[in-house]
Amino acid sequence: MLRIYSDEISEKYFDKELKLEGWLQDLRDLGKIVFLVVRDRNLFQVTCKGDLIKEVRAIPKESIISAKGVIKGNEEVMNGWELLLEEVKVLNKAETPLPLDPTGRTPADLDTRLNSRIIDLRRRDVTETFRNRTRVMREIRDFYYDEGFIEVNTPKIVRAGMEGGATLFKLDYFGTPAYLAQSPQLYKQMLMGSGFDKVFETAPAFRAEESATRRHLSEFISVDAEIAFVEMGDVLDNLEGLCNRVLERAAGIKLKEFPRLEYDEALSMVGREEMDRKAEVEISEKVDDDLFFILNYPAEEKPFYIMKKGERTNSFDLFYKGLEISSGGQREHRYPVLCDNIKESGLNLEDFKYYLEPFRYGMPPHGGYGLGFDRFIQAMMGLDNVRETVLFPRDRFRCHP
RNA sequence: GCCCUGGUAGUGUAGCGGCCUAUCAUCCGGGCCUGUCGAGCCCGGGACUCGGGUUCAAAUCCCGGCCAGGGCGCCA
Repeated sequence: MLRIYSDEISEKYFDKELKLEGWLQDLRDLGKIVFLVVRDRNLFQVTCKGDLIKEVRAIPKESIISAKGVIKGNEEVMNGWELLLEEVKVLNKAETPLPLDPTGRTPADLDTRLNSRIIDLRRRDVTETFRNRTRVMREIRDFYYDEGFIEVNTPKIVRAGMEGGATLFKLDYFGTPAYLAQSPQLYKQMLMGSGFDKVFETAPAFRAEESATRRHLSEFISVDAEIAFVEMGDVLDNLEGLCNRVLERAAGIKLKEFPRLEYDEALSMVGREEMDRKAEVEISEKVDDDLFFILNYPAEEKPFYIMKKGERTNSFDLFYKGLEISSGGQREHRYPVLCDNIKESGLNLEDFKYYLEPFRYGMPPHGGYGLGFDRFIQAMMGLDNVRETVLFPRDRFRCHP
């Protein structure tokens, strides 16, 4: 007999004999009658009377069971039906005690939950985060496909870093040093010289920063886009369009324009001189909208590949509920200027040989951005800690499970 | 890298020099109960992060290690 899922049961199955399988989440023993709460994709009740009671009592919670019996409609019971048990098999016994309570009634710290993440993921409210990740990622991809982007995959094992190397994970590449990519930045820019015109990538990025905050990870998913023949305003429009589409379709949040604040304007709003974390938080509190841009950062706050505009740059950061979720801008596409910028940043031109080559042989003006996917989910769902949005997060102290 | 906090049964907690043979809930084991749905009731089980020190006396105070949480810097 084939197993059927509890969410497939409707009135047409009433009074038929069926087999359902899942985890034994709970057991309520009333003596001559025992109620089992079993979980497959959802919860359902198995009701047990008579000789089977002794057998059923011995099954530890969270064991995998196979339950055969007749479906009975009953308005008093969850789902409006119950399985009257006729035969039960234990397919795999769970050990006891469990490392945490999979129903969530007894709370557990995030650290405890992450140590036993698979058990933690048995909770419906925990998996909701990951259902949202799927929805959001699907909307992101569809947005780019609809806009004519090509999806690319750039290498995650790289020779040189992008801004020095202090935040890179070093590894041994057949006897020579290599690094885990902290961003696809250089590759997606190079691709602008190929004629692809519009590219995007969703891939892990690695940062060896010793950060220990609720919004940092050592490995996170970066959504990167780069577009040729555009200026900064076009890039802003594209990112705004992306966020609006995703929020509308994945979270039911209505379309609107994001405020675009000049760097100086944003600082003076809160009477501050420096754009530190405190200023960012204060600005976010002052702005009514959940999402807003800050434009034209000073050159010393931005990397060499951003196009300068006097003392400022054609750059922006995007904030969502006080979290910096994206940064980008117009890139420097003029070879001599780019070389000067690299030198001014104290970097070695020789290290950027392969990056620079396409800039010598016909590189169009271009711009783009990187968006922190995990942070986006964190802000969208209002979660305290970005680690909650990742199945198996990696941070300064965690490389397991 | 810097700064601040904290580590008590499997899980989450109370206790913060002697009343601790360590609280409560959940959990696990046993018992009662035929309609529970966070079932209920009774009995039992299980813990002071590690090392050193102070003291007549340490879960409690001090120092160090380990682990964890948070903030800053940096960033997505």
